Amino acid sequence: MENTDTLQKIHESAKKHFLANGFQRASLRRIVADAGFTLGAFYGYYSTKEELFHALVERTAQGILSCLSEMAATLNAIPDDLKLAGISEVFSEGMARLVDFLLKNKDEARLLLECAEGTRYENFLSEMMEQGLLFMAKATGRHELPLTPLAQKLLVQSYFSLLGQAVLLGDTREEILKTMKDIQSVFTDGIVHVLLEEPAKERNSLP
Amino acid sequence: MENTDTLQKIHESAKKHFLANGFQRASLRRIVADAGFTLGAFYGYYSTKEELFHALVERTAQGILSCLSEMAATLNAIPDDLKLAGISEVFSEGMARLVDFLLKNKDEARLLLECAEGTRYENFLSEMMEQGLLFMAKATGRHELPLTPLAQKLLVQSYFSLLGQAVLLGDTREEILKTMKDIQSVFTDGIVHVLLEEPAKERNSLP
Amino acid sequence: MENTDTLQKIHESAKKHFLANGFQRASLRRIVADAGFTLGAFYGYYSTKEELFHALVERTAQGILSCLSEMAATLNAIPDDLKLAGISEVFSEGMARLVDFLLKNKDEARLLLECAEGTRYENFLSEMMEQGLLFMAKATGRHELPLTPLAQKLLVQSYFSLLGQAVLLGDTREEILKTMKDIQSVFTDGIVHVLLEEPAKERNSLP
Amino acid sequence: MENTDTLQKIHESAKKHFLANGFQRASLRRIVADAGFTLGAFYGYYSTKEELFHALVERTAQGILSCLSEMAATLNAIPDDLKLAGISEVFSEGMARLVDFLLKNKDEARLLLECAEGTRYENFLSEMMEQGLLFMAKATGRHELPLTPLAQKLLVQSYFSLLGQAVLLGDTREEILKTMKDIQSVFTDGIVHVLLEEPAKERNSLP
DNA sequence: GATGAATGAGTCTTCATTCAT
DNA sequence: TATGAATGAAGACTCATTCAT
Repeated sequence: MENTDTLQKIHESAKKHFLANGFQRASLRRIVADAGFTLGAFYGYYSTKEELFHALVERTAQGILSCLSEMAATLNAIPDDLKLAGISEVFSEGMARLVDFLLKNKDEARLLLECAEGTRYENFLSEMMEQGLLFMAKATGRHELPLTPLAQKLLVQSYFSLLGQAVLLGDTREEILKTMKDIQSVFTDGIVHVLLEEPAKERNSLP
Repeated sequence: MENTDTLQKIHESAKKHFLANGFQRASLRRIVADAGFTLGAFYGYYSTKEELFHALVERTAQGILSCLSEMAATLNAIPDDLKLAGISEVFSEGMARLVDFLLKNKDEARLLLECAEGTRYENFLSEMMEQGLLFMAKATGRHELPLTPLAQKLLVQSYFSLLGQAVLLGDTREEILKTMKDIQSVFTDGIVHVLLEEPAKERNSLP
Repeated sequence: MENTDTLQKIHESAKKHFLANGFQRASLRRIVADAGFTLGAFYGYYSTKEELFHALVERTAQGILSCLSEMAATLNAIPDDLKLAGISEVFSEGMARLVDFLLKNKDEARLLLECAEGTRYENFLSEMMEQGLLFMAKATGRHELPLTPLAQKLLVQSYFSLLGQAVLLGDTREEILKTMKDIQSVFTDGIVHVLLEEPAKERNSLP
Repeated sequence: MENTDTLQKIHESAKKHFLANGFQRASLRRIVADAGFTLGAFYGYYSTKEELFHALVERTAQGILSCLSEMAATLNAIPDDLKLAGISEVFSEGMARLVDFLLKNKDEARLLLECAEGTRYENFLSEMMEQGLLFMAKATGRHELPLTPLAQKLLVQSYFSLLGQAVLLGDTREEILKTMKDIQSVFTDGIVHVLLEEPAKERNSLP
């Protein structure tokens, strides 16, 4: 088995430095020295600074993505005629799970969302959002919203981004969940209202 | 008269590099070489890399800020009892002006919002949002929203952020303005709805 | 154990360059290249050009200072009424020790006295002289010399400076010690003579 | 005639900067800008930074040297048997003239003695001293002093150096002259005393 | 006589990475 | 597994100097 101790210390130090300065500004030498080792030791485990970041963040990134695709799969399993009715529940549950997951991996989430410039994860948030977009697209099917496509895209992105922010900025789990609910209400009600106000068109679609 | 030619070439090159790599990652030497000059030439015009960024972005930053403070001033001039009614109009007009301004300075806006890490403009977006928060606070007066403080903060931030995104991502002026309107509708209607429903206390639907 | 070899080579090269050109004019790149290494290698040992100078000179500077303060302490231990009588001996002995020390660290002494501009040791000589002045002041107590304050200051400075020069320029230990004695004789006898003649007030002869 | 105005302004500025930072550390660009011009203007008059320093200091350097050689010439004109008697007067008068000259050109003297590193005048003081040494050698002829040759050299150097310091540090002409006299007394009396104490040897020689 | 644009070699310093041990 | 020495390219910035105008 690998020398867990060394790796763990390096990981901790790396987390600290990456969170404080971002991937690029963080000096590998300092990370490793802070952990009580030398650069040579580091290169026994990883062959690149980015690989270290990857290792730190991989599981969490996977977790997030699989959470999303699980939601998509669940939704897919619902017959088309029940989809519109089920989406709400699927979404609520999925989001709750995601929030819990992010809360359990707050540091890594922050790394992923705020400190990854210069990394292959640079655009992780956008990619997440794209997943979210696809999910929404599938959910609403061909129902057209009386919203600009750009507006739709932005709103969904925004929704997901807000989710991330809530988790990152909230202090207690309760505050975060309540905040999420509030945000969800505003978005849902807002969109519903827009739908209703839209004079002649279809009014049964949802974001 | 200043040597417009050289400066212009350097500016263009700088814009390109800053947009592509952000302020920090962009190499001054490469910027200047790309413009067809040597570093020495550059230092005849600016005495710092940051000064160059500043020059590129100054006017636009000023424009944005004065647009916002103008909105605030206009709103202040409205008597208290009409405020809630007027805010929508003031806001719509102000935003339209802001969008137009941003559209005319798209590159600079992007520099400001996405490429300024390592610069005094690093937190320009957050500062803008804070202005927006204050504006909202004044507008709504002492009306308390049935939303988590964090939710309120995030929603306002999100709103401003969406504005920026819309401008940055939209292709035509029309698309952007329509998108902005859509977004605004969703937000205001959503918030209004939440306000009205508050007594009844049932707000769990879908996003 | 530290890599004595590399450090030694760098030190030698640095000594050579600093002695030849002074701290500021000496190019770190050239120093290190001359030692057969690259700049990166250097920064493994020191983190600053000045730190290198410091390392070269530290021990010698300490030695000189402690030599002087030892003299002061010895003198302080003498009862007041014997002070004037004892100073000469204390001084002679102390100076002999100092000369020996400087002789053993000739290069470093020269670095300290002639090549330190731009360094924290820039004013080392003046500080030494100030120590010397204090020493003299204590030694002569309240005996007032019939000399301009400026003259007193300059003479003491000169005395110390001569000491340094003698060590730096002299070839053999014997020559230096004899030279020092000569100089000391001239100074003390000169000052004593001035003291004695003072009443008569005629002191215009030749240098 | 040359444009006196421009040159004068540049000279003043240069004096200021050289005095403050020394020749090397002073930036030519800043000197010229401070004078209200650009580098191009400067290179109309001089073709090198050092040439500027030279121009600033030339006359004063010449003056000092000719003052010394005048002293030597005067002494040479005295028949050998009167030399020993005359030297005192020649020296006193010469020194007085030199002091006056230095006082009138204090800034330039300081440039010469303290700010010339990196210039052909780098060793001006030593060269002056060497002149002084030759003068003294001629004066004393083959009379041997009971002093180490090094001691002799250093004492003479020291004497000249003290002269320079006195002029540079003294505030009023009177203070300086009195200080010079004091120093001269100490040196003369000191040397005389050494001569007398020297048991069997010739005692008529002088430094 | 003076400008201002431009150069090119130079400064110290930082970094991720390699490699023999 | 870990060290420590070393590299080489890159970073921003400075400077004396040149030259066309």
